Amino acid sequence: MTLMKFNIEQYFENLINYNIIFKNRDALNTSYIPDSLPHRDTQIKLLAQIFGVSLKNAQPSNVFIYGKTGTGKTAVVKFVTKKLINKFIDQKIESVPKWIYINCNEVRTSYRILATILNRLEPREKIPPTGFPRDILIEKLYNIMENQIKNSICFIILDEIDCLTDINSKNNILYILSRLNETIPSAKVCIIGISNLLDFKKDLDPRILSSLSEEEIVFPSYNAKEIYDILIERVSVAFIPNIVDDGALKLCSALAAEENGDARRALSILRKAAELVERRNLNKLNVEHIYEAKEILDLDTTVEFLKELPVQQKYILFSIYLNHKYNPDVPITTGLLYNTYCELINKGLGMNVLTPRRVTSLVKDLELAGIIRSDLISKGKPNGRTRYIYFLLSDKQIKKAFEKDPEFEDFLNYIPDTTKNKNYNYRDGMKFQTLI
DNA sequence: GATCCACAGGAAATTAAGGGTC
DNA sequence: GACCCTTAATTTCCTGTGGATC
Repeated sequence: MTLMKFNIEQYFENLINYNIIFKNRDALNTSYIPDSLPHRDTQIKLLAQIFGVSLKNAQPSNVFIYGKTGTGKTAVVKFVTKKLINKFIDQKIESVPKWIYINCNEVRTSYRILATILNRLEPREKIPPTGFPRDILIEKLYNIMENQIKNSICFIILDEIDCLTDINSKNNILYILSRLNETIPSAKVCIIGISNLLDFKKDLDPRILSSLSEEEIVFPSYNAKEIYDILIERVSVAFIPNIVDDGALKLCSALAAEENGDARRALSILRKAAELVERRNLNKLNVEHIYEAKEILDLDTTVEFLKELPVQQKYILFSIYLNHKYNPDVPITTGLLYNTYCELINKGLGMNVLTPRRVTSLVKDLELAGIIRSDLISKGKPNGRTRYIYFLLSDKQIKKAFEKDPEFEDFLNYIPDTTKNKNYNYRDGMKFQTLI
């Protein structure tokens, strides 16, 4: 039997000339800002009222924006920003505000946010990611603000602000920024903080809170009907007519509404489903494609996350996985996990054994990522307090993530000694570590 | 009721790496 | 090259905890 060879030239030719389902593929990207944002009129109006005073060269209030993932926070801020800049240009107002957008999930420390702001305002400075004393950077910021923002306004948007690692330190970026307007009366700075956590402000210093929370806007989650309306608009921009089945859109909306009313999730599922339709040379997107897209996305997201884990965390995950696989009747306690972890590290490619304290922290991180679950259990004097750890992934996900990883592929079918010898305890783990 | 077990987990200290100034 | 600074990862130290045992 001869296999048909893939003809790449023909494939690209078909893609261009025959299988056309998209009008504007970009409209399905989460970063796309549409001409209208359904069900966000209230928030748009509020933000326009706050930002709008800048057209009269007055200083807008600082704003804190709250809402779960995919509720349109960033999209609304960018939407209002875009319209405001256009208004400045239309009106030929000279002092167009400066806009600095920073995602704190990517730029996580106060020092680096300071460096990013300085580099945006004065690209010739080229502030490095480490090295400068913080007070020097603050002084540079004051100088630049004084010289550049004199007759204008600078909007600083800190998205995912809850990801800042040093939010509780004395000199964090929010404190520095909150003092800017007091220190330099000639500079007008407006800070917009965006957070996924509704209770984010409860741990903030009261001085920062009073300065930065002048206005607050809450973005509620979308329901299925609202997500459906958003999808309808995007579909009309993204696809040629009659490609997407209405039932598929309703299903996509319902699935996303179940997951915290996340419109971004709905768009991701729809985009993946459209890719399946395009690759198969079909001309109709139906409910089966939505189900299939969701399954692929769920698998892909987890597998990609597992591949990107730090090596030590992969060893811990494998220790949990192997205990779950070969000793399903025995609860995985912290002590047992630590024994298995030590064994795997010593079988591996020369990593250092971490301390139990550090392993505990990494286990907690895995739990926060939703890969495992754990319960705190107290079993009295002979066995003390420990955690029961539960593995939440499938064999399929582990295999897909690690079958091509040279450090871990041999562990996929490895049976640890700790699953054979059930007489273990935490202290055995310590002996294990020091004896080998 | 006191003691003990096996940790949990907070806080501070340490270390290494990357980058700056003088 | 010595010294200073920041970040991120990790270790060390310490106190706290629920429930079985004494």
